[in-house]
Amino acid sequence: MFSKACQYAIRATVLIAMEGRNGRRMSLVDIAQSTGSPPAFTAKVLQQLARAGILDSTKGPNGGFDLTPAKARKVKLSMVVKAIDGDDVYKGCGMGLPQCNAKKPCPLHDHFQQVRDDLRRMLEGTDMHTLSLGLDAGTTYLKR
Amino acid sequence: MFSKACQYAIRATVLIAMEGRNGRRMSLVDIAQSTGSPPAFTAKVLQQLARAGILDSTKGPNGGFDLTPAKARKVKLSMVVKAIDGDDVYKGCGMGLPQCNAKKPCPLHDHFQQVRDDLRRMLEGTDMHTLSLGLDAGTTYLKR
DNA sequence: TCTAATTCGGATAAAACTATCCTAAATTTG
DNA sequence: CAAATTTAGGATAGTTTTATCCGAATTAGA
Ligand code: FES
Ligand code: FES
Repeated sequence: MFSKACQYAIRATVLIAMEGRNGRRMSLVDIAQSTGSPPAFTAKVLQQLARAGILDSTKGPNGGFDLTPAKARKVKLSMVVKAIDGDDVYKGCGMGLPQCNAKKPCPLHDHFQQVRDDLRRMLEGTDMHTLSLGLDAGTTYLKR
Repeated sequence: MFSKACQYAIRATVLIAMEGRNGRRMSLVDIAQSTGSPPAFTAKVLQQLARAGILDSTKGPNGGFDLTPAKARKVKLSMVVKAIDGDDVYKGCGMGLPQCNAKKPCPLHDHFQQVRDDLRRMLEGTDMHTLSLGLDAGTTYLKR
């Protein structure tokens, strides 16, 4: 469904949002540690998110990545997915035709569109702040 | 969502199912032509499907790939997807944790599970015969 | 039986994705 | 100002996916 890069991006952003609720910033190594993702590769992913304006980064001692609760409420899952994988997964044709087009639909169109639009609504309606709530409550986990 | 190989597989299988309704077989080059997919690569994909028992192949003159209407009704989309991409897309964790596990869920679990299960139900409930019906009716298309 | 058509399988190559490493730049702290 | 910390960015590898090519095997038909 999502690429590894995108899954790392989601895990990291949710974690940073949780830490942001305590007014803290997180360093790359802590993020990689807590999400069980490869540090160097995760660095690239976080840089993409920072460039996309999805999270803020600070260099130097006590630097790292952060996301204020106010901003975390505005950052939807769809924005993270789009920044890393593009929006094809929740907007494209399921059978790979150049564009989904109801006027000239693929055989799967009617069946697929429903599921895909549910996915799109879910991604566009879910924000990072919400996803981060279960983490320190101990009801959800970022790695196993 | 699905890999290119899997999209080619779906397009090809639907087409073969349509031709099967007329009791005909289709050759690789005709399939590649009608679905707009690269012939050599499509060959590999079709071989996988044949090995998986999803469609039948015949060598020699007038050979090709075929799928009887009776069998096309039994071949679900999920079988094609699983044969090419595996079942992770409709069974795995959205954030990439090793397994989706409701006892130790990722932050996305509740949101994602619904969409993913809708996808699974759609894939498991849609058969190739049904998908092929619109093709010769001219209401659906395999390429643009 | 010979030939042509066609899939099968292996080898190979190109592109994309995943991953690592190293140096530069920025920032805090002493 | 110097040193330490931390992200940024470029270079480079390894792996997987996508794609092509070619010869072998099989089969229909002349
Ligand atoms: S045309 Fe294929 S999903 Fe709409
Ligand atoms: S644990 Fe992640 S989707 Fe179920």
